[in-house]
Amino acid sequence: MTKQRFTIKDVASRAGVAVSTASLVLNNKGYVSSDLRKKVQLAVEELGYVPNRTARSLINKATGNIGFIVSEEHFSTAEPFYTRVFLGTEFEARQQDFYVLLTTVPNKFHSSHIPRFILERNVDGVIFAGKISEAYAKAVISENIPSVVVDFEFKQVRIPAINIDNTRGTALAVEHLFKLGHKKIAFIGGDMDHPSIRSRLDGYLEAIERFGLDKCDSLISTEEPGTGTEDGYQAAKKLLSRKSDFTSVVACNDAVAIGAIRAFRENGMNLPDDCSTVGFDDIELCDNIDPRLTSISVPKEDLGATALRILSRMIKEKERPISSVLIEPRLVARQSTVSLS
Amino acid sequence: MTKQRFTIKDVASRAGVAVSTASLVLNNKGYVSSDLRKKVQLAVEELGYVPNRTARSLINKATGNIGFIVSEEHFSTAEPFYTRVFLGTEFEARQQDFYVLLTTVPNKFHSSHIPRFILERNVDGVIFAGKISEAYAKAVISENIPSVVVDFEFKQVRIPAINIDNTRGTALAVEHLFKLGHKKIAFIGGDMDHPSIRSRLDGYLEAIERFGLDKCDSLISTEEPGTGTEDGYQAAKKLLSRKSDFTSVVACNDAVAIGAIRAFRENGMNLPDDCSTVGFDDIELCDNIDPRLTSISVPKEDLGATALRILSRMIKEKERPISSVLIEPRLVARQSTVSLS
DNA sequence: AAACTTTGTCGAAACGTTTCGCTATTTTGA
DNA sequence: TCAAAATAGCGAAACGTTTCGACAAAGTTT
Repeated sequence: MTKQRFTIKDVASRAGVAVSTASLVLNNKGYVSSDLRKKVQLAVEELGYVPNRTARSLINKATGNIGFIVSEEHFSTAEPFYTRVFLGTEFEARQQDFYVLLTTVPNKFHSSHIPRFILERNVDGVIFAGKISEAYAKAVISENIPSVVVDFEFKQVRIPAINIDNTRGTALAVEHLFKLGHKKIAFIGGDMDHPSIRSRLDGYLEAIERFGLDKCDSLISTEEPGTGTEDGYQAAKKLLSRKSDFTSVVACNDAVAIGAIRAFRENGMNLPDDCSTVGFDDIELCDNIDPRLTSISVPKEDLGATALRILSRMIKEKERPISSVLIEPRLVARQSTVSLS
Repeated sequence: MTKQRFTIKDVASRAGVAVSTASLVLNNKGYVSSDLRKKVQLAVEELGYVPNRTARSLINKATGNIGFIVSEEHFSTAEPFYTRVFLGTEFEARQQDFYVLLTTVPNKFHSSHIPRFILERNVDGVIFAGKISEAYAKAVISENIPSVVVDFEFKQVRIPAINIDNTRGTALAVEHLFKLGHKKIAFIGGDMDHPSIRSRLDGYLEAIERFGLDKCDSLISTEEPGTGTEDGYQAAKKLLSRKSDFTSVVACNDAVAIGAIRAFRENGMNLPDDCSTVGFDDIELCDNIDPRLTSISVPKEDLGATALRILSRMIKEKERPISSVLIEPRLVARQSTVSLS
């Protein structure tokens, strides 16, 4: 049996006031004399009183919870991208006095997959993380629950999106390579219907144009269906088969970069001299492969914390939400990029 | 504003009964005639009534939540071991009608790091995941909150522990190698004060003795402080420096195995012919390195689900808890182990 | 001086649900 | 036949907290 706890009745009794007076003090509301206020505060301290969240939730009609929905495949991957995003939300939740309930759902929607916390109305808001079926968002919106999405953008549903500035990220990568003297910069990717990946290609193209560099289709390989290591490997093979004499590559993410590196090695290339490579996301493995991978760093915890903060404001202040937020990436230079010699 | 919901008052009104009668039907309690029971059930269906968890929690004095505490370093690692354990708990929580609140804490205890959900009494039970300071467990116990630990065992605190049968796991590894004709089987590890790693060494030793194999200290390298890839690399180097003519190795986990493989390669060894290697945990990378790593598979979701189930029973039925549970591992044979030729 | 406003404190209703105890009827056992 | 038990349905208290409205005193404005 859990330890017995003091309630506001005990606090009131000990301070010699009414329960409603104690509540006014606890919530810093109404008029309470300085004298009585101090008595209540002393009683709270002496008893170690902690308000009962459940009772507060019932009367305030607010659960104090936020739901975090991520697809199964996204959450269990070897790289803890969404784990870190989640940790960012959990950390900010401590400041905002919320609890985050995490659940995974299959990417393919079915009404039976709608999370319990939506059906039971056990959350005040929802954060969607990453690529996920839009039907889930529609289900949440139909319940009039405020929501935001992180690291993704729905095609039809209009909710605030918190994303890395992908365009800026790959532009930074191109700039980095350009400054190292590279003129023939390729781009490899896959899963091009993913809006983040699409933006990364846009950023690459924009920078190529800005620096007046070679922009031809033979430098771009984006036909693979996914963005895993194997997709990177295949995309790189295709790039190589075109004999397009690139001296460097911007990959749409680190897994693709790692796969590309394997393909270049198999092609007998001496890395990084024969080809500089930049990835995106700055996963842990960047520091553990050879050569250690230059990458565009995504502050994953910041994504999560920002999402939680925006959603909190939507919930607490019923204010019109911000349309979207882009978070600034930065480039982490490692051994995989060198000056063109 | 969230969509208005029907309450039990609406259900009662629509069924033409008292609220208490409706509650008896919903909870399958007391005596209610078949006729009235059906009327209530129909009203529930027609209105799409879902009980308010908050109101139930208040009257039942049970939050319906379980806390999941894992150290920061454990949860953010590149391999989602505890992510999967957590997902196991989340999945079982759906069946047991609990929500799991996940929080990370620094491994080094400080009273300010005690999770909010303990201080606020917002959980009915707690699951500790992995190596973590015993002071956290003491804080939870002092609040009379039921708790269990997964993939770890506290030295002093006595709470149910759900672990892989580590001893059995490494014994399986030795058996596998023995059946492939190996007689000189080494063991490499680190962080030997971790009870799981200690048990894995014990299992190796037990099997070596059972099969009447060579058991000498020069075949064991366990001086490294951790169990990461780099620790495996160093442990393997030490093993090699002894010139002890082992033909196979059991590693205390996959990261150590992967590090060891790198060391063997640097030593000019032809893998897997010159040395068979078995890891432990069966992480994703096992399928992605060369040679693909034979490993002792740990059903991580089962660990989590079992922990949740045991804790649920402790909470709901106030029963005396099971002392501990060992979950059976299994060996997944891949390319890193071959017959001795 | 009188009317109005502000300050101060408290009682009780409310939030949505569960369960106890009351009253009445029916069934069962001695 | 009568007493006890089971069946049936309901009213109201309770869970812990918040807030509204009532009442009183003090201060301000006309």
